[in-house]
Amino acid sequence: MSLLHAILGILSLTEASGYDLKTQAFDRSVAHFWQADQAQIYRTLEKLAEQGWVESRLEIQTERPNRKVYRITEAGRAELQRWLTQPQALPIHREPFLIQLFFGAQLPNQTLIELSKHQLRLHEQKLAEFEQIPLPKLDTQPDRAQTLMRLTLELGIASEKLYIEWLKQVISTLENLPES
Amino acid sequence: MSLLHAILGILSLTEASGYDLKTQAFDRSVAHFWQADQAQIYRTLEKLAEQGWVESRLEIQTERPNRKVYRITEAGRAELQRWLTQPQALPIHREPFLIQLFFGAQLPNQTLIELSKHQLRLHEQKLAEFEQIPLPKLDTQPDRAQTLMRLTLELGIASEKLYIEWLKQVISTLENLPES
DNA sequence: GCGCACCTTTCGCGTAACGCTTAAAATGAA
DNA sequence: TTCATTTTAAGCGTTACGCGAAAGGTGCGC
Repeated sequence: MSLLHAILGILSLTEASGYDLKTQAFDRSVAHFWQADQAQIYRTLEKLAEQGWVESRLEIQTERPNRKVYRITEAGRAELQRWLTQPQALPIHREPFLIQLFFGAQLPNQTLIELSKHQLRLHEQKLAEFEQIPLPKLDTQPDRAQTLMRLTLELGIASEKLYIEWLKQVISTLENLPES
Repeated sequence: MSLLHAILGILSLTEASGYDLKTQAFDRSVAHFWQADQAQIYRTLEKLAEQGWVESRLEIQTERPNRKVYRITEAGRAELQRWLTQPQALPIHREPFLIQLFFGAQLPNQTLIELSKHQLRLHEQKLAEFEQIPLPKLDTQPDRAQTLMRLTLELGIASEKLYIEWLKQVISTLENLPES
């Protein structure tokens, strides 16, 4: 249940509504290592509240729907602390596109090239998104938290770049490959 | 339902039992892009049989339990062909360890270093497994199918190497980082 | 001779965690 | 006028998975 702890992590830095979490965090600053559905975020917030790890207060708005703003509790901080120190297993890694390539010998080169170019577009898009995530500046004395965040983003960007280079190589290999 | 098509892909190359699929394929040759649970493989084989995409025959063995050997059907080949040409979306990417690092500012450096070293061990282990997967030789005129398989493996190996280098950099950064 | 690992399939348990869609109600922008 | 935005809720489904144990025989290590 890592989403739960990702949310706890965000709420340990700032209070936020479900909407904030979705639009500011999961669609932006942590998108390079975790994505979450809107409905799932609200459901998880409920669970967190049940556990007493977060509290909410209703913020009345006149010109917008009211917001439920969540804040982490002491118990929540303790739980986050506990989870943060648990060694994590490797995530499972499943790539449909690699299945296609691996078993793609029966397809014409042209089809494989098109599929690869499609993936290339998607990854270039993702890289562009990652590069828009604001990086903490390195010129001043860097804050410890910002250094850690920067490191995770650097991995995301480097991974996308590697994938893109690999895809380009796949495409050029396919272009020079005699059919069957 | 990509597992289904991964199995179809394997059976398009050779017939196999559920046990074969687990031990030869999913624990070995395709492990770098797809992992599957044993029970899940058997369940998926049933589903494939229901669809008429594979057939099985019982192979009687005297010294071992009998094996059910599956073979792909013509309908199965058609389905595989169809699926192989569908553009795939990017897989979702979720990394618990990156959550820990991203929100790890409240942990002592030493804890973060230990967590990172744990990940490093796991990734080195995975890399070692990948490097044991037999690569088709490049010296002779390479077969088209083997070229494609080799490409997927090269991505897996390169990704692991990148991750390992990044982890080493994380560790050295942490070692030189003043505590909060 | 004992225990253990291997071989192969089947079944039963659980279930977390997710994705999609629709609804609501008010505002402000095009 | 129409559309997008803001914010939460709830209902639908459900897949795909993970874990564990059973069965029975063989053959290896010590």
